Order: sequence, then C-alpha cells, then structure tokens
Amino acid sequence: MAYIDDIAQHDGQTVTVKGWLHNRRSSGKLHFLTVRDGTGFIQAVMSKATVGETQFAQAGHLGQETALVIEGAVRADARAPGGYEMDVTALEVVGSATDYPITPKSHGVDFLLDRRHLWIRSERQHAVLRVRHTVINAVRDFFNSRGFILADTPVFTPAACEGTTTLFPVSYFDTTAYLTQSGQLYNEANAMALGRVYCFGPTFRAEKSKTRRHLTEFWMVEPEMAYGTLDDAIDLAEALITSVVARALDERQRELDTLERDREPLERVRTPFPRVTYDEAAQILTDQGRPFEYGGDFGGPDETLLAEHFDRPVAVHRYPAATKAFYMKPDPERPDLSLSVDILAPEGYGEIVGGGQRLDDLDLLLQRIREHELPQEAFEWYLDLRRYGSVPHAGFGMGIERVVAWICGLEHVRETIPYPRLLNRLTP
RNA sequence: UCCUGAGUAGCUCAAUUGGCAGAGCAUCCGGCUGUUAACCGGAGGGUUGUAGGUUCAAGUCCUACCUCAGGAGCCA
Repeated sequence: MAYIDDIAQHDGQTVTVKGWLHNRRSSGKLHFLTVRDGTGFIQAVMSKATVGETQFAQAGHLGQETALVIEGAVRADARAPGGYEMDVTALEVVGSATDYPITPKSHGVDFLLDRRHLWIRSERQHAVLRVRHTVINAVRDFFNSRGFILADTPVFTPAACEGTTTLFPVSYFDTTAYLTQSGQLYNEANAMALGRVYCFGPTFRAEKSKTRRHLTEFWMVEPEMAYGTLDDAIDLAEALITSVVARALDERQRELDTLERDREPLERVRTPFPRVTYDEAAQILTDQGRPFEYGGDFGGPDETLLAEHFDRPVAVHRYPAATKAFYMKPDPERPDLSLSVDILAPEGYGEIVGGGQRLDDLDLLLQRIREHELPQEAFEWYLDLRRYGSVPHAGFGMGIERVVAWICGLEHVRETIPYPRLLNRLTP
C-alpha cells in the first residue's frame, strides 16, 4: 500500500495504490490509466501482454471515477506527467462509475457548482484546497507561536448587535438569534481576560453581494491584543500576511504550478508594507483622475487602483470615523478620523484585512451607541469591559477566502472553500 | 434592489437577412504497443429556459416571467 504523493520512495518496488480512475487513454495493446488517490495523480500503464486478454478488455471499459485498486511496479519515466508511472500487474474494481458528469473538457460555472461535491475531485480544486489547508495552518501556527490564545466566539448571537440588515436570523427556541458576522465584541472580552487572543471560525453576512470577492459564509481569523495600539495591529497584520504567503510558497509549489500562478508578485510580499493614510489614498485617487467623494469608503475599483500603486499589500489607515463601526477609537489628533486600518491585497483582490484600535472610554462609547441608535441594554456586557479595568486594545479580521484566492490567483473566491455559500446558492 | 449580458444534444459552443437543427467532447461499436484534455472510423442522442404574440415560415423578431453570469451599493 502506497500513497501517490510519496511514490518516489517506492521506485523499483511493486506497490498497491487505492484510488479512482481520473482519465483513460488507449493505444491498441496498452491502456494509460491516470489514477488519483487524494494525495496525487499517477499514470498507470497496463499492457495486454502482462494482464491478459480478459482483464485488458475489461479495463478498456472502465468509466471515469471508477474506484479501483491497482498493483504494479513503480518506475521513473520522463514520459509520465508526474515523473513516475506504474506498470500494472493487477487491477480490482471497488466501485463502478458510469457517465461521470464532469468530463475532461471545459464546463460552465453553474454546472460545476451544482456538482461541487464532484468538482472537488479535479486537479485544480485539489490544488486550491491544499493551499487553503496550508493557509489555515500557517495562520494558526503564527498566532500559537506568538503567545496568542485561541478563544473562539459564539456563532449564535443575540438580537440587535450591529444592526440586523446583514444578519441571518435563525429560530432559537422562543426567540430569534443571529448568525455571527464577526467575533469582534466577544474577542475584546477575551483579550481583557487572556491578554492576546484570536478566534477563527465561520462568519455570516446576508449581504446581497454578487461579486468575485463575496460569500455569505466565510472564514475569518480575528486577533485582539490588550494594551495594543493601531500601529501594533498593523505590525501584526503585516507579519501575519508575510508569514502566510511565505509558507504557501514554500509548501505548495506544485499546487501553485498546477494553478499556473505567477509566483513573482507573491515573492515580493515582505515587510514593511507601504502605509498611507486615508487622506493620502484619497489624494492618489484624485491624482489618477478618479471621481471620488472625500469622506466615503473606497469602492472595489478604487481599491484596485490604489493597490496598483504598490508592489505589495498596502495598509490604508485613519478612515473617517463616519465610515467605520461604532467601536472604533477616534484619532486623538483628528477626532473626525478613526484609528482604523484596511490592508488591500495586490492584483485587485481587495480588502483582506480590516481592523484598528477600539474605543476604550466608557462615556464616548455610550455616546457612540446612542448616535448609532443601538439598544444600550444589549451592550451592557460589552460596556462592562470599559467599567472594569479598561485598557487600549486593538485587533483585526482577515478573510481566509480572499487570502486564498489572492495566493492562488483565482478569478473568484467561490473556489477557495469546499462548499461555497453564495447569494443564490445553498446546495450542495 | 439596480445596471449589463447569456440561456440550443449529457457538457462546451455554432447556426449568415426570419428559410432543412450542426460540430467537438462524453456514451456505445470498431482500429491502433507510449498516450499526455491521445488519435482514426462509425452509431445513437433535440419540446432551442417557460408562457404568450407577430409571420406563409421563429433558435433568430416582440411582451412577460424564470434561471445563471459579471458589476454597483455593502463588506473580509
């Protein structure tokens, strides 16, 4: 028994591989069977002279995705796509397959998404999901090695936390709960308890967005640091992004090749990142002749234009307070600005990080809650954090799917998660 | 919610001015001892998204609806 991924260790040996038939080509008295086992792909060569007439004929009728076990000798061969191939001595069918819908030719997005449970068997999807795996592990290792404590926040949240328009309501016994759209508020409580913390889980937004950057269910990692400042948050985000990209480049070369990803832009991702204020960013856009109203948030095309100015991710900080959430701390030198930051990925992948320093003053926070017309009673527990030993603190959220889409060079974030949830798609 | 575009064979797409419904792949049959989305020969496969309308004649023109895609707003 061997896995294709480490087939090179078995050169010259006879091994058994358990997998599925990915593709088949025939040439008279030879069958070329591309077999996949989840770890990789290998070409198995079956000769009529070796296996005999009956088995050879049977193998000629195997459908794509037939589950099978093959036995054969491993041999290095320059003609084989993976550098190695197997000379088949025995083949056993474990589960048959006929008329597999995803053929080796091209398919449309809708067709593939309807068959996402099968689509993930393809080579490109293997590559993307392996990169995702590496990104997630790199994120966890990054925080774990720096003394951050994983403290996950609830998925069910009570009513009316941040305005309900983008929240998914769910029936919760005799009341209504909402699926979380951020672990932010609980993260702050956790930071006051444990110092430096992070949460990492799915978040939900009922936004009616149909763009290549949006999912209704996506995974977000959110660190929060007690006694942290805006600059600390930017430093941390910069180090995190750099670390994750380096890890993907190091561990997933083969996958990035499969995806035909140009590695050069990723290799430029090193600290320090350029940092510009919102005002400076607005100036850049104005200089580019882009019609832009000062005081508003940047749109998708604005972000792309801004990112094109730099050779690596760019941190845009100090957005107008009016565009950001009620818990953002105002800049002491310019109270109309907030101590906030967005980090924009290159190549049009948009905002991958959003965060900042939080409001730690009780009276000002109460005022903001009133200004945003939020129900104070729902925030009493959050206000307690300012009543009992309030300290400066900062953090951010990073969207995993956007990071994976950027690293893989994909057109759309829907391929970065096994089962994407989109505006009009809840199945499979 | 708004803007733009697209729905034709299992899949990806053609079909000229409104005039016989086509190809490649997949499937089935046959051929080929080194194929790389193999190739070669043959066969089967259609309520042209749905419902109306105009016309001698509609895949093609008109109306409504449905589905999908891309984008805007909003966001990670």
